[in-house]
Amino acid sequence: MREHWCISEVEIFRDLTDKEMATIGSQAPARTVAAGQVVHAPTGTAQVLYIVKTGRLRFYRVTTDGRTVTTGVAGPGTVFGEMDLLGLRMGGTWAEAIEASLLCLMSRNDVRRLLLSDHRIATRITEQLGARVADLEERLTDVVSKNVNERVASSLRSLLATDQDRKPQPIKLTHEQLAQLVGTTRERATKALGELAELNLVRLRRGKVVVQDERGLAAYADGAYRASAEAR
Amino acid sequence: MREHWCISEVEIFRDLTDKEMATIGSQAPARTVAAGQVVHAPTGTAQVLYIVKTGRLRFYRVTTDGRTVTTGVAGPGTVFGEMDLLGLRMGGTWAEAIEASLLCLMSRNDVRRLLLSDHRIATRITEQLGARVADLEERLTDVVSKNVNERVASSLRSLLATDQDRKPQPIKLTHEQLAQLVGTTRERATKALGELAELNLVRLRRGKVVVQDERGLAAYADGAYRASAEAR
DNA sequence: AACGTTATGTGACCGCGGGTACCGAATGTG
DNA sequence: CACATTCGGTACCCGCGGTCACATAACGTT
Repeated sequence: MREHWCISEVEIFRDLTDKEMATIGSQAPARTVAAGQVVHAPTGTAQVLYIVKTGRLRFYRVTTDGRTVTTGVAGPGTVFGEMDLLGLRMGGTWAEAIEASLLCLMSRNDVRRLLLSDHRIATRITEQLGARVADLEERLTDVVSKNVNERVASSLRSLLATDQDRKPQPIKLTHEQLAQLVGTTRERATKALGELAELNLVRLRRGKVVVQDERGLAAYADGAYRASAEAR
Repeated sequence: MREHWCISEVEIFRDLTDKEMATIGSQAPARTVAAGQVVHAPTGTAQVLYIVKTGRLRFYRVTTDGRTVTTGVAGPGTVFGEMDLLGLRMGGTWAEAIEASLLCLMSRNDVRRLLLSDHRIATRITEQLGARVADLEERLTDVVSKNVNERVASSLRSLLATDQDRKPQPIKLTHEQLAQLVGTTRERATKALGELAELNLVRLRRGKVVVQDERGLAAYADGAYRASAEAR
């Protein structure tokens, strides 16, 4: 069990037997990263495959005027990196750790020897990318159809869905980080969160948001407030 | 050559030999769709894989208030649909033909017998999804960092890159369609295109946009106008 | 406990772009 | 050719949200 700890309990390998995981896991080295550390930059496209074991990263892009837009949050099980054997690329996307994290690394050779043989792994990768596409589509739709308040609510809702453990799980993000996620400024995010707290949908703590009323939050995200306003 | 016309010259199968393509192509039926016809709806998730042979489709979502946001444009070679064997899903996304198109269809059994064996096909699918992720990330970044004029320019630029044939290729989209692509109103898109035409970056024809100055358009999309304005 | 750093709260100003209301032009259809 | 339909162009109003400018609070560090 010590041999393949890097691989076990990771979604993408769920089809493999313990023996198969042991074979793969004994090969793959790990890497720890501190919060805020950049894991992948668009320059220098070395062929490396990363698998998130623990912690959380964010994917982001840099606008022409220097600001930063978060395009996704990656938790345990997420696979990313540059690996042409799998057809996997990062485009112009950066990756940095939100909190201290542990990553598994695989080289081109590792991938060739260990992953290419099994089409179930390719299926898992496709699933992940499909989920990212769906998430990005929803985010894009939100940006052009919802106001900032609703977008913040929507974002919190989908962040809750990600860690689908027990409910009173606080979302550990600062207003600044949330702002980058919904595509607005820190000040505006603060105001939005304030209004959500006013409605008892969330409670605010320094550096985190505790969702109080998940259903209410979802309703708010879908324009319940606006609906009641126009009914008036 | 008649046997596998549905499959040949499609990017995703570029690794296959003629013989292999013949095997696959002889099985797959085709379907023609007229402009405006909906090909895939989120309801009724039958397991079907579509491969675009000719024509153009758009993927889109519907906002809670009924508007429609285009999340991507699919040309020849694009693979989409619901196919759990490949890990491929559409999420809440619709697909409709922009112009008359020809699609190849594959059932679950077709996929199992013909595609699963070859990991090169999985690689191509991953590449496509990766490209969609990159495109969506760029679009999302644009929406939160560029004004409408720049976004229209940016969109035209990336539409040009898609059909990378010879230059004087007109982009056949109405202002309305372009507006849905950049996430704005038809009126605003008209004004934006007017200003681009004013600068001789594009020429406007009914139902299409002809890019005159590709470099200038790219510069405009990256904020060249703003830069010169603040230098003033 | 004093201090620096990071996170949060709040207000004033104002410009971009959505909403709305028309009008003219281009195209196709009988 | 007359007409309907779709597409394109323009102008006004005004509210959302970005920008700037501070103030306060929470937390870690020494």
